[in-house]
Order: sequence, then C-alpha cells, then structure tokens
Amino acid sequence: MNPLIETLNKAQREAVTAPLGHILVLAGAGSGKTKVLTHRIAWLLETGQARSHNILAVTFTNKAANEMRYRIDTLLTKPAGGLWAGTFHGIAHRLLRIHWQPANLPKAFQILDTVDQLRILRRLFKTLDIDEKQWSPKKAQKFINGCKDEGLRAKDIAVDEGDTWLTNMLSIYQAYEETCQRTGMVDFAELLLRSYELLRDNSALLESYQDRFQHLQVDEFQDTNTIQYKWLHLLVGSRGKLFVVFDDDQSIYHFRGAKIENIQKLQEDFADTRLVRLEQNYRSTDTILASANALIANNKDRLGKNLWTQDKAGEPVFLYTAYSETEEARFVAEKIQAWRGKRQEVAILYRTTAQSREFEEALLEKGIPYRIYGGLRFYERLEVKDLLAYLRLLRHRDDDSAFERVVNTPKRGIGERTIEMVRGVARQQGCSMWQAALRVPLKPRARNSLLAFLDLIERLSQRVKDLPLHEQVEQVKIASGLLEHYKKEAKEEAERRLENIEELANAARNFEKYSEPLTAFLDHAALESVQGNPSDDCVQLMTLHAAKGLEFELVFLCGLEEDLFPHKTSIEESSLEEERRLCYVGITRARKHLYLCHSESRYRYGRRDYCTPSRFIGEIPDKLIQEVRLRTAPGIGSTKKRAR
DNA sequence: GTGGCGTGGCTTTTT
DNA sequence: GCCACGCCAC
Repeated sequence: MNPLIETLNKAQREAVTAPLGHILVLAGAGSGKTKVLTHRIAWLLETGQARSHNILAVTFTNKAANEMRYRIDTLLTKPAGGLWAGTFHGIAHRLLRIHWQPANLPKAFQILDTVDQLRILRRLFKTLDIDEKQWSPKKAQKFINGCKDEGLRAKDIAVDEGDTWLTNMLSIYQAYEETCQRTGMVDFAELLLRSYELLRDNSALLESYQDRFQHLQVDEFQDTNTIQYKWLHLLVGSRGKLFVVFDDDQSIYHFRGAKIENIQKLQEDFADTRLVRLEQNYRSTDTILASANALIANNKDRLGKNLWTQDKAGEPVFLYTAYSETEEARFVAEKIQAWRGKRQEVAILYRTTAQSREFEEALLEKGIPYRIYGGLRFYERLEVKDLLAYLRLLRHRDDDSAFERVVNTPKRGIGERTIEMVRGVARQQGCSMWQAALRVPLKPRARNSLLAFLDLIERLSQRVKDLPLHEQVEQVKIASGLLEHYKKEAKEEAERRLENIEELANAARNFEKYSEPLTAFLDHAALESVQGNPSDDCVQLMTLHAAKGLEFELVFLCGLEEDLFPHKTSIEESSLEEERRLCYVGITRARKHLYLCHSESRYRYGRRDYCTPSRFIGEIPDKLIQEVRLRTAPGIGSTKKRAR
C-alpha cells in the first residue's frame, strides 16, 4: 500500500483518496484534520492529479499555515515549489502586491494594523468635528470592519432618511475609505475585500488564477466570514475543486463575523459535494469524550456527529467548587504543584482575560513558572512601532502616520498645537505633512524644533541609506534619541524595551535578501506578528478562544459559573450555543486529565457576586464526574467558611 | 509638557 | 471598583 495512506483510518483514507470533486470533511476535535489536509495534498501530487502550483491552501492563523507547510514538506519526497499556502489575509496580500495596479493601489501601499486604524479614525473624528462621545471611533471601527467583512462598501448600503446613526456611520466609513485610498493604507479587512474586487472586476486575471488554482484546500471552514466565502467561491469558478475541513461544533468566532451557515451555503452553491466524517478521536480518554459529547448534544443547531475513541475510560472528570476565585486559583496551583509530568502539558483555561490575574498570583506564590498567551504581540509593542515608524519615514517622507508618530517621540518640543498647524496646512494644500512642515508659518521656537526634526531625518537618511536593514535599526535607535528616551524609564521596563529593539534588529536580518527589504519587513510586521516562542516547562494560561487547535495532558477549565461562562452578554444575546461550543472546545483540549472548576462567589465590577454553577456542568452526566474536596493543607481551606 | 481630573466601559480576537 | 484614555489647566 502507498505509505502515504497506510497510517490513515478508513474515513481519513476515504477523504484523502476521494476522486476529484468538492470534498467536505467534517472533522471532530482530535480526529486528525491537519493530517487529512496535508495527506490529501501529498496524494494529489504523488498520484499526478495535480502539480504543486495548482494548489492553494488557506488557513486562518499563521501558526496553522506554518504547521501545514512544514507537514507538507516532510511528507513529500521533493519540494512543492509553486504551492501557495498561507492565511486568507496573507494570500490576499500577496495578490495585491503582485497586482497593485489593477487593484488601484500605490506600489508601496502599507498595511494598517488595528491600532493604526483606530488612530486614523480618531483623527478623522477631529477633522470632521464629530462628537466622540456619541459616535465613538471604536464603534466606527467595528462598523467599518463589519461592513468590509460582509463585502460591503459604503455606497452599497441603503439607508433610511431618519436613521441618523447609520447615516453618520456611513459618512465616517466613506471619509475613512477616502483617507486610506489617498494615503495608500490598507487595513486587514480591506486586504480581503480589495483582493476580492480585484478578481471580480478583472476577468482575465480571474481566469488565469482559476486556471492555476484547481485545488483549493481550506482549513477551519466554519470560521469563514462572508467576504472570505465570496472570495473562495469566485476563485473556485466552474473548474476548481474544493477540499474543505471543518467542525461546526468548534465554531466560536461568530462575534467577529464568522458564518457557520457558509457550510450549508457551500453545499447549495456546489451541487456535487461529498461529505466525509472523521469521528474517531485520537486525543482524549473515553470519559473526557463522553463529557464533551453529552454537552454538545444540547445544541440544536448542528450537523450532528458522535466522536468515539478506542482509548479506555481513564479517570473521571473532576469537579471542584471553590468559595472564592482566590481559592479556585489556589486549588489549581496546588494541583499543578503535585503534577509530575511536564509543565507545558498543563493548561489553565478561562473565559475572559481578566481571570488570568488570580491564577498568576497563585502560581507566583508557589514559584511555578507560567506563560500567558494573548496580550501584546511583539510588533504591537510601543518601542517596536516607534522604531518602525522611523524606518517608514526614512523611506517615505510622505508617510503621514509615521510622521505623526515620531515627530515628537521622543519629546523634542513639538507640541500638539504645532502638529495641528502642520495638519491644517497639509489638508489645505493637499500635500503630506512632511511637505507641509517645510512651509508652515510658525513662531521661531516651534519652527526651530520642527526644522531640527526634518533635518534629523534627512541626515539620518543620508547616513543610513546604503546600510543593511539591521544596521539601520541600530542607527535609528541611537540617532532618533529613542535609546536615551527609553533608558529614562524604570530599569526593568527600559531593559525590556531595549531587548525588544535588539530583537527587531535581529529580525530585520532575515529580510535583507529581498529586493525591497524594508517593505518585506514591514509587511511581515503587520501581517505575521507571531506571539513569542512557547517557552519550555511553563504552565500555559489562556482564554478558551486561544486554546483552539491545541492539546494538553492536564486541563483546568475554570470559572464555570452562570454569567461568566456562559457569559452574561451571551445569554442576553441568546448566543448560548456558541458559548457551549466554546466549552466543548475547552473539554476536548484535554488528553488525560480534566478539572472543571467554579467558585461560589466572585469579585466583579467592584462587588462580590454570588454565583451559581454553570449550566454546562449540569449538562455533563453525573456518572462521569467526581467531586473533589481540597485536601486540608496548611493555610488552605481551614480558615475560610466552606459552603456545602 | 505634565499632572490631575473626569468619563466610559467592562467577552471572546486573528489578520 | 478599576483602569485606560482624553482633556484641560497650569
């Protein structure tokens, strides 16, 4: 038998070797979905049904994309040149870089991250003189991204005369679009929408890509939003073949536009689809699986599947009731202290980020190393963004957002008034802020400071222009005054910032091989900002959302209380089924040991609230659960009133 | 430019 | 009840 398929079970093999057509793979948690996806690609190549440049593989996260590339490489005997594998955003971006002209973008268009986007909107609110209280920039941001995710431009949205809210939002959207277009900025949602429009409106181009990508492999399809679906639909055309892997029970991103209905839509839009179910789980014990199955059975809106395993029952699912969130954390820390396995095999999962602090403190107290996922990414850090902004300005004097960012960072006596003047002139004369700064009439003091800045950039630019990128970073660090600036901060803070800048210089080396090193570097910074490396021997703390796709020997699922999990707003918005899926994701992360924890009271919004156990606990059969009491340890449990 | 004050929000988040 | 952020006054 072909070695590619001999390690597969029957269902996996069916999916991998299915004759050409649209294949939907319903892949339960831990059923080997990445394996099927990568083996399918290898199968197509090795049986000569496809050549590598005919394949496009899309995922949602960079992590998944990297994993996929790696696994394809190890499966294949020769490298798969010409195969495109990446995130939706990454591939859309690639198309726009190649076809910037028909996409109506400047060659050096820049990617806007979430923070930059908000900055632009704030400024727009000021120029348009909109009341920030009533129409907050954050809400506008949400509105705009929501529209783009749906594939809608401002002009596509019909509005009633009387609807002031919508009218206002639309005019902001419109103004924002104009600003972005004028300054060559592209936000994340725009990458997708723009590349969709690019293909839609250029039939020759579309046809060439339809010809090329005859096989489209899609991961986590349940998380696609409207524009991603439209994009795929367009690209598949009449000849392409879809191979789509999904799990409707793990759809947890509805809140940011994911459309679980896309699964049904796909089956309607493409007549000849074939569904393969992967229901054998290779991850968890029978007890853990049975719990997950029982829980998710309470959802009405699902395709329905039943995961099974050959694994034995294992130990029961443990349930711990704490008196307070502090006690909950102490219990978890104590259990981890007693754990004899590897620490990175332990995860503490919770619904909201705010819950992490209590666990941090408990772990700290016991001297247990931990790592929290989430929070600021490397390229989102202040010092990194500051330095990158200098690099941007060195390349392009007309980059207004870079200009604004660094003109007075570090402080060099150019105040808000001065900047406002510059902005005013720029708007009036329709030029960049850099150009405006050269001619703006100012009082001597402000004028001198501003000219000194312009001069600094010009001289720096001369000095640096033939240096490799990483040396540019070093030079900018010193000449800009950022180094001195950060050194003034608290010692630890300063050290961290300087370390990050070193790291940035280091990262820059990897891009020196490109023809446009800085552009490649900046794109990477915006689009592929990976979280730091998973450090060894640390307990992992993360939200349930962050845990998707991961697995651990020992899992603590915490804060299982009504109003927290399921979260209050979800109950009100009746998106309870999504909360349940989130719980399902949490349970199925565990391989061998699972603890469900809840507290009878919790300090929230400045009050101590009394909590009832989550309905999800009650949905797991009693016979699978064993309640645990904290063994009486010094200082624990004995002084506090114990309920029950 | 800094510090003090007031206000809003407070679920999840990748790119 | 706390924090972050924006605004204003000095």
